[in-house]
Amino acid sequence: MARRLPTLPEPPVAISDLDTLFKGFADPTRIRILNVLAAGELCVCDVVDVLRLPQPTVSRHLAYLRRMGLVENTREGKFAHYRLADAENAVHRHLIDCARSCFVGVPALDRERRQADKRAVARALEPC
Amino acid sequence: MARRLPTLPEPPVAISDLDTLFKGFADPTRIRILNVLAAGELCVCDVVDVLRLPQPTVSRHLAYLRRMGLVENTREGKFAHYRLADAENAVHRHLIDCARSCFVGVPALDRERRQADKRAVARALEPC
DNA sequence: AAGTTATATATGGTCTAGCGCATATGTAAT
DNA sequence: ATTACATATGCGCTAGACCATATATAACTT
Repeated sequence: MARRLPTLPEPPVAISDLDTLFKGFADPTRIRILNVLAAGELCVCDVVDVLRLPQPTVSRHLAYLRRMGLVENTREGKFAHYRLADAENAVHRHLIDCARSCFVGVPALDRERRQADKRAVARALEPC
Repeated sequence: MARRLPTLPEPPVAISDLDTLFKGFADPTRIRILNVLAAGELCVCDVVDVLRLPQPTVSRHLAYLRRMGLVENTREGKFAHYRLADAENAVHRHLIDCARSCFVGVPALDRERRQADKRAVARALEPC
């Protein structure tokens, strides 16, 4: 039986994986959503408040990102908490890191990320 | 008159810039095209040969990438030579670097990039 | 040299994916 | 039960992906 190498437990990456990941980032709204989720777990309403976007728009894009495997969610009562998904392969991890560093320095994103951070720590202290 | 700082001659980056860049990568065919162009300048027919794709498909996507500012082209006789565009800001440069490192390790892309490299050096030695 | 063939690249036409809006569903509090 | 709040889903519309076709440029032929 094949023993797993402890340093390389990951499957090979296909072009479709890359495509899926980049598609996730290929929309200004999704970029903003991923950016605020980089600050920490948030519910849909928090994202709506921070980004000042219509709720259906946010919900749609979050569902899209979930299908793409870029975010995960947990339902808790009437709140759906969304967070960035754990990277499943090297490219996913790499791209998430890249995105983070790409986002930093964009004034609008920096501002929104700071607001999101406040929300995230508020959630951690006093869950809704 | 405002003097330019020699270390920061670049304009600030907006979300739309990020969006544009990621859209460029948001298609499997464009990923493959950008990957082979990373090897060096190529004409459309080379890309077609290496990627085994219909010529109109390649032409369309190259035009798209040109509109997005990700590639540049030079017309020389009946040949149109395409190459990766020079990065115009930090994010562009960062994302190009990221893409390069993301592409490395994907077997299909590695293979195609090697083939493209042969073509590119052939072009350099004996221009068509 | 003009016409003809061949080669390289670009452009219409159709059809699907996905974006935004209005609306619907689900869940808890009063 | 009803109201209020949080989230998700149907619906029209535009961007873009693929196919067949068209244009442009060069080589060839007589």
